[in-house]
Amino acid sequence: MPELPEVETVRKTLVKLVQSKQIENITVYWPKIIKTPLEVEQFIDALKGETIVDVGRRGKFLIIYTGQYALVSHLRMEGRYGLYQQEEPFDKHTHVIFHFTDGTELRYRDVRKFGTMHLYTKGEEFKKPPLMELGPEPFSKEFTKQYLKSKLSKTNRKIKPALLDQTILVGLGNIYVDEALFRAGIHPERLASSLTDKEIATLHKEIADTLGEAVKKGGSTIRSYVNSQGEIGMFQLELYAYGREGDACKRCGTPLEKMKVGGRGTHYCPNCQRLNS
DNA sequence: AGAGGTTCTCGGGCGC
DNA sequence: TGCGCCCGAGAACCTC
Repeated sequence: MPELPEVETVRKTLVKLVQSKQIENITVYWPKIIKTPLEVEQFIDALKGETIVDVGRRGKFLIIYTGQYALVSHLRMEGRYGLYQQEEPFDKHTHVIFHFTDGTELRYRDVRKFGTMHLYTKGEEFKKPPLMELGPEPFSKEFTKQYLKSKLSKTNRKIKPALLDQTILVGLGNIYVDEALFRAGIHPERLASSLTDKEIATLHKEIADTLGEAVKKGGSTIRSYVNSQGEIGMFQLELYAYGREGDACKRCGTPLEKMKVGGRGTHYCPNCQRLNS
């Protein structure tokens, strides 16, 4: 589900719901979600009595900050957070519940159970996995055309898998990588190292523009995504490529095609995005 | 029935 | 031979 625009939208809505709430206890129904520390008991004991001070984001990761700790949370495909009254019923896909002292609770629900949580002492979170090796944020001053060129010129991969690599830059997933490549007019199977300076400049701009516009629209709801307040996104209405196979290209009218690239479903316009030329 | 918005681990291939 | 890097495939899980 969530790529950078969806995670940023979850962050914005979540912080309003949980800031200043004190954790009284935690119930973990699916311990495999908790990756650090190894023992779930230690995870629970550490957070008992802590108060949430902020919610941050790094790439597609949420970071829930308490007085002492940083809880690094990845939603993977279908993870979602919501605030509930403790008496409200919950279903079998609810795997972690943070019980607050005011009678409300933050619930983590994840149908596919792919999501992860890592708990670190504040300040340690960027020195350890999974945040340790991440590339620059797409809206940061570190993400320049020159940087992108230096990374893409050194790899033998196709451009799509290279852009999905979170050590090159963070934030792109299967939806937005197809959108950025469409907007830049670049075929997803082009060798990353074969892009011209002009193509890299265009791609650099389209990555930032696509993600930025999607954040403004609250992300894309394809199947199941909702933010922490249960609201869907609106950027799915603006998509040029993702999920539009068989439909007319919004730029040239050619029917869009779908293929597999690096094992991922890939949507593109055979006319606007050519392999040669 | 197979694909789905993600990313970690594993092993093969290659170069020093 | 051994090591390290790079890259692609498979796995983790459930729903439709």
